[in-house]
Amino acid sequence: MKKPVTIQDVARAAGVSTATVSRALSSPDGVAEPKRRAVEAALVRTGYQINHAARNLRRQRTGVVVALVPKISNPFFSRILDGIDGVLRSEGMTLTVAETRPGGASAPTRGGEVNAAPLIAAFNNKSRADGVILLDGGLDWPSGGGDVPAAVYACEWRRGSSVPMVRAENARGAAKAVDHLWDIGHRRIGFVGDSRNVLIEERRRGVEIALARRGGRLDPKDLYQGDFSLDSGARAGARWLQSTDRPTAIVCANDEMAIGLIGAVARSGAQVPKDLSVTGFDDIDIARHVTPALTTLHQPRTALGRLAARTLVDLLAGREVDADQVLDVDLVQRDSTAPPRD
Amino acid sequence: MKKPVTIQDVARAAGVSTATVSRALSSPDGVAEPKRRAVEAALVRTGYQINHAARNLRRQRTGVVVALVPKISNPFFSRILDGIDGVLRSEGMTLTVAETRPGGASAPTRGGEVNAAPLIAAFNNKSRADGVILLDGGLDWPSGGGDVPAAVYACEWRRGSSVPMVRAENARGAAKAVDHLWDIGHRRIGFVGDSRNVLIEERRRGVEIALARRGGRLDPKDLYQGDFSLDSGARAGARWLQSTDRPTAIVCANDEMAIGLIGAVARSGAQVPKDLSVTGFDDIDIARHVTPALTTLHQPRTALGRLAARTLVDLLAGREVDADQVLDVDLVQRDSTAPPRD
DNA sequence: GACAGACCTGTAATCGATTACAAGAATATT
DNA sequence: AATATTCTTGTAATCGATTACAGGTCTGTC
Repeated sequence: MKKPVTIQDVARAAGVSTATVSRALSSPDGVAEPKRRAVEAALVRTGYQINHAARNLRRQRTGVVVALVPKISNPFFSRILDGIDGVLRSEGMTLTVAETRPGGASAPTRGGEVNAAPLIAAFNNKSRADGVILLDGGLDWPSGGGDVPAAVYACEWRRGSSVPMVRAENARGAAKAVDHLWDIGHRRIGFVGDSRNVLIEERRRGVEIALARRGGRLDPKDLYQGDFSLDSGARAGARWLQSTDRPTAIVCANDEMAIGLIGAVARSGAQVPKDLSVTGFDDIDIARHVTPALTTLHQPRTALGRLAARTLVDLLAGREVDADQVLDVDLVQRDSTAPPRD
Repeated sequence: MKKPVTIQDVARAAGVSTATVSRALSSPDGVAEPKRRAVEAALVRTGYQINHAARNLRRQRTGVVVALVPKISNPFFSRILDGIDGVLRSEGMTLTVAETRPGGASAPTRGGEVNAAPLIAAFNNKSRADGVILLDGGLDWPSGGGDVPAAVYACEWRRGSSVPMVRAENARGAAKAVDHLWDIGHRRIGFVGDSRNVLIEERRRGVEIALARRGGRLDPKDLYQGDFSLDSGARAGARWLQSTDRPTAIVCANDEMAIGLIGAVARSGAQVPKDLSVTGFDDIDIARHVTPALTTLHQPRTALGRLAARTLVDLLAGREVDADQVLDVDLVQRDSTAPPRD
């Protein structure tokens, strides 16, 4: 267990001062050729590894951005994280991810409110991360103070928060699903997603608006519980199966619920889309591979991630940023929707 | 942009020394009641937030463990991460996650070898994390030196590495799939997964062993390319559809490929399991919800994550750990397998 | 009453890299 | 040739928390 190599050791080995080593590391242009070479050689020879704690302490920043996601396993986030990562890398920063709901899929999301206090405590601290990208609208970020990292909401957000947000056209997207279903003949359209999550609220609002525009309405009977999980989708399917007075089409607030719903319905012999049309939301990778392939709303996930990261970078640089940036979503028609049977 | 509050400010506000504040924070038992109260009050009053950089520098450790996963979106990892997180939390440590394959799903995994150098460089450094859990066998961890964080492989690993590993019975699991298929009548069984990834190699080996035991063999014609992605599964399905001389059952090295394969096959009118039986591996959440529900091998994912985390904690504490811990996997029969048609 | 031991608290050194400042060397300008 | 300017480099202060050490109090024991 040998002592780690410090900048002092490198300086000694190279026959220069620590200041020169430091400069050779962070701004090589300010060091003359011969010494720079000497330092480079010494770095290799000694196997030097920078001590980030010391650097961060002195620099008062970490070069790290944390993405806080509700549930890592939700494949929806993956592409967004890719987008974020790409931008941060090009800025020389590092992305790490932490999950806001310990227990993951097994822990019910109690109406979007979770006790995330310990998690927030772990990251709302400049000495841990320079910035945070919040993918969980359930988190109430302590805006303000000079010693809290800069933050941006991505996808989800929190009403009334002053944190800038980057998101998709949720209401309009859901409206597109309804328009599509209405156009192919459905008149009674249900919705899965009944919790206090902003995304669900927005998407439901979109459904209501679109229906109202066509002279229809969302019957409370056709509203199914849903918390984004596969299982809640399956439960909605079970409820639909049990009743006889039921919608011919169901809009789900995300793809996983749609898949859960279709699975439950299909397993009992009913056919999607013949007996029931279903739409999802997000267009996760698997959506095109399930049977029937899912009609859903495609979000520009990578672009969304990139935009969020760029916004955060701007924020960190002290530049002005838009408080609310909204991206379009597109309907992708696949095989889970068709005209109603009768 | 006010100055952050330091321990000095708290000490002044509480009328004690910085040492006392520090002690009140990290070992409250060593501080007498009245002063402790005074410090607690001052902490609240001043809104103190610890500076981790300073603490880490002085303590020479971070309390952070990083999990390096190949692809965050792979739902297989989620439960494992849950397990890891639970153990670390109870030890007062923080888990963060970083992805080893920038570009995620879009970047092909070139035979398991990826240029992960920058990523390794970012984390093989004690000043960033105390320990690392490697979920990517493509990563070659620089074992040894006193200034590299402790590491444990989980699920995947690297042959010849001296890093301890925690994994599932991959070969035996795949053999169980073959046994099941053989028992219900299949004699020609294919395999999807042809890359240099250790998991794929092990699972394939299991298939070969099981077939050999029954007097069969894995025909090279029945070996399909596969890199864990949905798309590669779909391509395997397309290849199967094109040929007439083909297996009646296919074992896939993971669930996502199985789902991709089934999707491709189903979309062209063939039926699973009537025309083709398919098995997956992992039992990801969605496996039970797709149609047909997937017969697959269930891995004790949470347990695996917990064991990996506990092993790492032991390693950090300087305790001896087993170099190789292996957990059982169980076959879960669902609806994607059935006796062959003829 | 004296002394050992436990307990509490403060002073100051320390972790390792960065950077303000000053000074010396090299080059350009008049 | 003298002076101004630019380049390099080193010295030493600094970031903020932790902790070894020493000194002081208090309690208990013989």
